[in-house]
Amino acid sequence: MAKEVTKRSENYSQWYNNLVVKADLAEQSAVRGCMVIKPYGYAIWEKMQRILDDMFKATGVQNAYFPLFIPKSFFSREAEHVAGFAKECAVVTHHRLMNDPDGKGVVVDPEAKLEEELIVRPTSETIIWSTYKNWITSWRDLPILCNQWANVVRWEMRTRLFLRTAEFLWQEGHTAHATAQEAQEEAWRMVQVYADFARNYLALPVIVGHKSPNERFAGALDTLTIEAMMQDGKALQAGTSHFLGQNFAKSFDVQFTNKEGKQEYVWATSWGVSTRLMGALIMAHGDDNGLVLPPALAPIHVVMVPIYKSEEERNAILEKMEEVKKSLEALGKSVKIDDRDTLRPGFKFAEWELKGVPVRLAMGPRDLAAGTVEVHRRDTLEKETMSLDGLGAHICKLLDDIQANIYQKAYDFRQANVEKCDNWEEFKEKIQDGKFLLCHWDGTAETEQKIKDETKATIRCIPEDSFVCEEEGVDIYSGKPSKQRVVFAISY
RNA sequence: CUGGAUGUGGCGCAGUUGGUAGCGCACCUGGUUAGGGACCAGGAGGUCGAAGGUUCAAGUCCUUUCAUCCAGACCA
Repeated sequence: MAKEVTKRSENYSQWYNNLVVKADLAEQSAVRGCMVIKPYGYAIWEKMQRILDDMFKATGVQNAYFPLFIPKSFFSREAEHVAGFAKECAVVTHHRLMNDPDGKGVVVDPEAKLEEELIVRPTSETIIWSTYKNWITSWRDLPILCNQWANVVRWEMRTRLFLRTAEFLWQEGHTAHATAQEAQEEAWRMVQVYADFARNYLALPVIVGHKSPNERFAGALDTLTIEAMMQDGKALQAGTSHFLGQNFAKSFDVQFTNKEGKQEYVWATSWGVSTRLMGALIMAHGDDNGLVLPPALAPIHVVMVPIYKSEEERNAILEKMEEVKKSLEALGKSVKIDDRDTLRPGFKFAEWELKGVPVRLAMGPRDLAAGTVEVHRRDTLEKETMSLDGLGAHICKLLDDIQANIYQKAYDFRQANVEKCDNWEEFKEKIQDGKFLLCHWDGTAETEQKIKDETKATIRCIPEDSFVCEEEGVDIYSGKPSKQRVVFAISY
């Protein structure tokens, strides 16, 4: 019945775009490169936000909010940071419009030119560190653990719904610490939070590791990442956590007096995940019938579709469904009864599958008479007829099974597409075939760059918690000695 | 910015050698239907991206221009 989405399908992009639009998640805005997130898509994002927010708070992080606009001078304090973002910034130059003297609408008032231009934040390190300067004077003020939920703007050349848009929603955590070790521990703690979230809620197996120097965040000493594999075999960076050292503290002159009474620069981290996670969810689990949502993130766990001919049948079935709905809601599940009278059941089945609702219950006159219901699970598309007795417990278990199965499926897929590779010719072929390749690397940026130029493949990470492989070997490209394997893949 | 392509009802498309615009989906009305995306009948909706030119006549030919998409460079 269901066609599998084949790996490296030529129409993978098209499939993705169609799915995003048809499942009512988001659409392209008339504004260049920007996205409209629709209510159903936003409900999923809100759920992600809530879960992440609780996880952050459990580690002592507090939410705050900083300005959207960054004075150009702040932005340019940290040299590497500017270089990394300069090419994709939106800049505010004026603060007023006026009527066009020629009577054609409005024009920018040339009188209203800003003394200093404002950058629309592409990320908030600079504005936050200029603020932290005022907050920190003593070791007693540390650590500061702040997170903000915000939008940021990066003027990308080519955009793609959820994966790369000119404006996107995210959270960015910014912490300040007294010692390098504390900051490094914080960066590691947060990448672990991301990994937990990806695995347990998104049902996304991810590889945790360090970025190579080439792929690091602009201004970071170390970037930790979670890397996921999509169904076309490409890698998606799903979240990052940076150890910033003292770079920003030095640029913004943020010093504190330590216990010995000496002035010291503060140590920093920053970490973030974005609406890109929505893209990850879609590309990792979706099939040709549409979205497949892990129950942990589904805004609707169970949808109920009544089947009837007459008005009496309809009323009787809806009444019964209301009962079932209440019993499931009492178990903490979110339930929707699709009582739309103008659509046929088959249409509703297809529509809810498209939206990825994990479980569907269908009930018609036959079920009503027999005290049964048809239970359909989205992940496998299997259905069974079962008694209404004990339905609640069964649904709870089923949702758990679905969550586990979705993860397992993604995990198996990844395992089947990760392999060691020690031969350059093989590398070139297999990397195009959508594999993650574990290869020896000599640790130089030059080799990494040459490999990228020849194959588009990049080092996704130097793994820390899966596929760790410390052994002697020689670089796949240069033949120079290497002490461990790293993960190569073509990425989004 | 470089290379390639495309612009025709809300969406997806067709439109022959130039002859005055059509199809599918969606939409509206009425009826029949309803256990996997219903069917029949009727209806509304387009100055063919824009500007200029050739012609008796341009969606179609020519020039200019704008926009979008794909592949590069950039990137969560």
